[in-house]
Amino acid sequence: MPSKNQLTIGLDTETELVTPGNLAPRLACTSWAYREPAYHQHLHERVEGKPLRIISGVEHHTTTDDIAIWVTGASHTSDDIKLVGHNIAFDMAVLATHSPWLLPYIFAAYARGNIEDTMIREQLLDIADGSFWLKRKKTGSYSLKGLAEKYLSIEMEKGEETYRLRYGELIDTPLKDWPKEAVEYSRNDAVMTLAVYNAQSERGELKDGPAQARAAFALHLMSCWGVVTDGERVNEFVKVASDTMACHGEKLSRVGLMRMNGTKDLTKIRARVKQSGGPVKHTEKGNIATDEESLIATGDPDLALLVEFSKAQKLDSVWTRYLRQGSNPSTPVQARFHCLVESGRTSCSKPNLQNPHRATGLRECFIPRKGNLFIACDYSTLELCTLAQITTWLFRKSNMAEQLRNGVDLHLHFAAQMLRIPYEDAVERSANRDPEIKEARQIAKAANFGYPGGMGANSFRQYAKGYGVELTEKQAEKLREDWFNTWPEMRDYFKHVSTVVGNEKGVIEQFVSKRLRGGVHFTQACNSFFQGLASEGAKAALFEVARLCYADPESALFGSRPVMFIHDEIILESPSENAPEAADELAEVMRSEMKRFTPDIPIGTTVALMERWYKNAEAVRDSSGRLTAWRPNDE
DNA sequence: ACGCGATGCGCC
DNA sequence: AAAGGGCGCATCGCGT
Repeated sequence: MPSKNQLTIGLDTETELVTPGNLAPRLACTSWAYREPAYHQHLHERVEGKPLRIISGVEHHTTTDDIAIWVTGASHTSDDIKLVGHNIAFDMAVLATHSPWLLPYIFAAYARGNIEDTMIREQLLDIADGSFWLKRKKTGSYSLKGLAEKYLSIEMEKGEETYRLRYGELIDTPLKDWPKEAVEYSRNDAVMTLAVYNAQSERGELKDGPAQARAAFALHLMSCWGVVTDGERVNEFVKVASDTMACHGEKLSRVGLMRMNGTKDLTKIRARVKQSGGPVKHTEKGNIATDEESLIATGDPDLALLVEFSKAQKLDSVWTRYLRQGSNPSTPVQARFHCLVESGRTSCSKPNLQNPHRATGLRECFIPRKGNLFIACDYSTLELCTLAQITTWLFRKSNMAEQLRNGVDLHLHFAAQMLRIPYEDAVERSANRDPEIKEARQIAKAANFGYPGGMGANSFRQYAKGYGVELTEKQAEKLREDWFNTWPEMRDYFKHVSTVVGNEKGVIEQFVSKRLRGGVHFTQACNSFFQGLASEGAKAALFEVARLCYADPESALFGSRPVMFIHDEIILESPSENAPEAADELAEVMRSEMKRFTPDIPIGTTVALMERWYKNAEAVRDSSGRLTAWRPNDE
């Protein structure tokens, strides 16, 4: 709840340039801006101007008293200070590096909801009216410059002639000796940020800004910390990829599927597919499909080689340079995390740590720094839990919720329903590795993950292949019937979504966060409710975990560092001696934070210690119940 | 030379 | 009535 006497302050920092290994460089100055007349000039002597009736100033890095007062909330002139920045996570990380004692206060200000971000607010507004997907990939659409033009019709200079990239030169110069342009440039950013913030409030109702800003900060700290790789493993990984490419590439150019310059000749490849004589799959636009399934189906050994070549090539070009960089401890892999995409989830790039390809030795290249272990903790069937919560809210009764409260494995439960056997029998046969049960559970799992999104029986057949399940059309339809009968609330769920979004596109409001998402069609809406809720809960958990790691000496997590966030999973780098305790606390914090989003559903987590990044690591405890590092069988 | 759509595939 | 979503990022091929 904003108090009556709230002051919003636009904030910006200027720094040395970011370098590989250092995303929170030295501070040069801080600039700020707030609206008259809420606040008075009672602090330091400063440069002042009043565009847009805004009071603004610039502080040299040697004086951060104002910032401290605002961040700590110690101001006596205002009950409640909201700090606003454009990508303010960066500024907060810079300030925390400059003045480490501020860090707990920064977390506290975030926790109070007193720090917001104009970039995130813009994204929230765009998601709300359905225009996000248009702008997401356009450069500049979420820059401060872009927003100043859009909302204020002001052209901001960002060119070579500005001081933008040159503040490092001024660090050791007293502010009074700075060129006027350098001061003004910085001040202007703060002023523009404040003006944009106010304009955004006019544009539409904004929900969830503070929570998203919190997540952005935690994610940014992860980028700043980075994660290192194991040079030996990296070399092995690179060798496998380059050998495969060299070996197959030569053959492929000989048979004419590749050109001399090493590029694939899709025209020839498509001709080859046609030539094979089998059934030919076409793409949406009518071209001959060249996906793995189609190429393998031809039975042509050259096309099979091509599949292997392409995979190796892609792996190599996506990962090699980052893996090599990370094997130098002073330049860890510092992926960029983006706190908000249309679904409410996060994304990650350069490299995308959220999709490390399995079974390639890629994951295993990532290791904790010396003296540390990785702690990996993920939620168990999180999106089914959030779906169960949502159907509970909507209909008061949800079989999914009930079964979860009974501690039932939802996949096995549905498998038992499919086979018309009691759940208890399924549990027993599953424990005995009964192959029929195992297969049924795989099918059930595919159904439980696919159908909630509104999938039809036909698409499901394709989808199920990913779970190693082949179904006829009849079987798929029967399965869908069984699924609805097992989870009767799901008929009501789809009916409800239909009424919300109608036959065209509509607007939905997320539960808990009240975040809006506009321009959504049926299946998007089906997914958005539970996927968004899961994401919001996981992000809240990440923030709290980061706070404990960085700023709470009482916590077992203090001193650990989050290094990865993969939708429903958090991975920490943790000093070995304390890692077991940290792991248990990590799991506990993740569950309790999620509880705020799924109050009626028990949330389970699985946690493991690892000496490198493994998929499928499990909790291993010694005789006294203390966690120890999990190792794969072959090591 | 560069931009962009189409295609494909990895992860959750 | 019927309807998986949504990220990142590579290559290829075509158009400016």
